[in-house]
Amino acid sequence: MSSGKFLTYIASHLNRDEAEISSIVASCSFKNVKKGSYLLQANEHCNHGFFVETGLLRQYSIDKKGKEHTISFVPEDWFVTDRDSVFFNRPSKYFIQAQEDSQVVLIDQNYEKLMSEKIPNFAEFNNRLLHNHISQLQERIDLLLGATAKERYLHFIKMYPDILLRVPQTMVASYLGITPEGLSRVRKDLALKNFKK
Amino acid sequence: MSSGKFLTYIASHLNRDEAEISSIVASCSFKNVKKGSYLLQANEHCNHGFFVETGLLRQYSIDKKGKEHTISFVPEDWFVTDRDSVFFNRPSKYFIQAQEDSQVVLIDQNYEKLMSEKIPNFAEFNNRLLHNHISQLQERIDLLLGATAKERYLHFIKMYPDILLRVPQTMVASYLGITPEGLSRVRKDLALKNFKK
DNA sequence: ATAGTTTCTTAACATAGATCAATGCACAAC
DNA sequence: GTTGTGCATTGATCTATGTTAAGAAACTAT
Repeated sequence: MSSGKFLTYIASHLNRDEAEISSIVASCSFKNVKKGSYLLQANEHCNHGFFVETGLLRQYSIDKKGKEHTISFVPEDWFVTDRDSVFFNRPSKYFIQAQEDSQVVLIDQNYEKLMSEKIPNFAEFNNRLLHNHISQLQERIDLLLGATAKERYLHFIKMYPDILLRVPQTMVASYLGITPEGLSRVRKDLALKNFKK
Repeated sequence: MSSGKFLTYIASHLNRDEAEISSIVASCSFKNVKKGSYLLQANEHCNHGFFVETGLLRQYSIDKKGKEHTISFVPEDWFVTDRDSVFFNRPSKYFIQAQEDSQVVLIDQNYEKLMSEKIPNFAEFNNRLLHNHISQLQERIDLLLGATAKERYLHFIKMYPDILLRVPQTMVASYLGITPEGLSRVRKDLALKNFKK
């Protein structure tokens, strides 16, 4: 099975040629997952990272009141894991589910160690990933604290126009922290405003 | 000027003795800041980390509508910086202000590099800090998405009982994402409930 | 095509929390 | 002491968003 994208991704971000990386990547496994199936479920220990070659994943939690909260959408060429669970070896609070039929690379828990030992600039690259993650989480907090539902929706459209078309609105709503009905209202409102101008 | 706490903190977390660390720590500078003065302001580039020896700092942003959002409170023995600004060399969106007269250690931007070169297990320690930060941000998102004002307040009390007593309620409110009036009502409500039982 | 899900929209009503405005406390300055 | 200045509380009202319920539309599977 081909690992085109993942190999290319890693090699280019580490400034190495693919040959040099391929032995390490070879230690990762591949998986085809059907829409609706799970790569991780709450209370399990997460011991992989997941790189999406094709398809789309969704990471979400279910709170005490039984409501779903979408943490992230993960399309091709993106990576997802529960860093909290992996790093601290705690049970995960999250589900990672295939939103479309997908092909993913399973990256083993000790991949980071392996890479750090073999590839000098891996640590720096991984550091960049962590900092990106922090930036993105912080921005989301800022939006939740300071922006209305409509503003958050507009921000989402701008950031992830492609995702918008690939998932049901009910899931976008659960990402934004509003109900599907709420989102429907926001959309109607925007449509009216644009029409009137 | 003494750097007691910071030196102890670093040495113990890196499993080194203080003598070994002290030359590096010596390259950091110290600052006494008066209540109300700023260590960082929005639009500046953040090029330090700040370790609080004594006192209390607050990190906050001001949104387009002019509202303050408290990002974090930073008491003795804690560390704060704007990782986004430092790492990506972008102007900061945040203010870091002394909430009480404080004594802080200024940790230079290239401290990480310096430490990584000299102390083998520094990278691992720093990694842990980053992961802790991510966990904490993610938890806050979960709360903002799924918990009511009252629940968030109760969670705050449990996590930071000491902070609660040291800052005006209006700032706690801005941390929780509600108005001071809103917080006042939550507190009244809780007081009544506890009284009735 | 038909029936069965799932998603989306709409409307009426309910509610948490915001806003506005007034009052009462503290505690600091003089 | 008196006079400020910031902080907390309270009440009245307002608004964004949630809830419930129903029907329309889209998509799936037989």
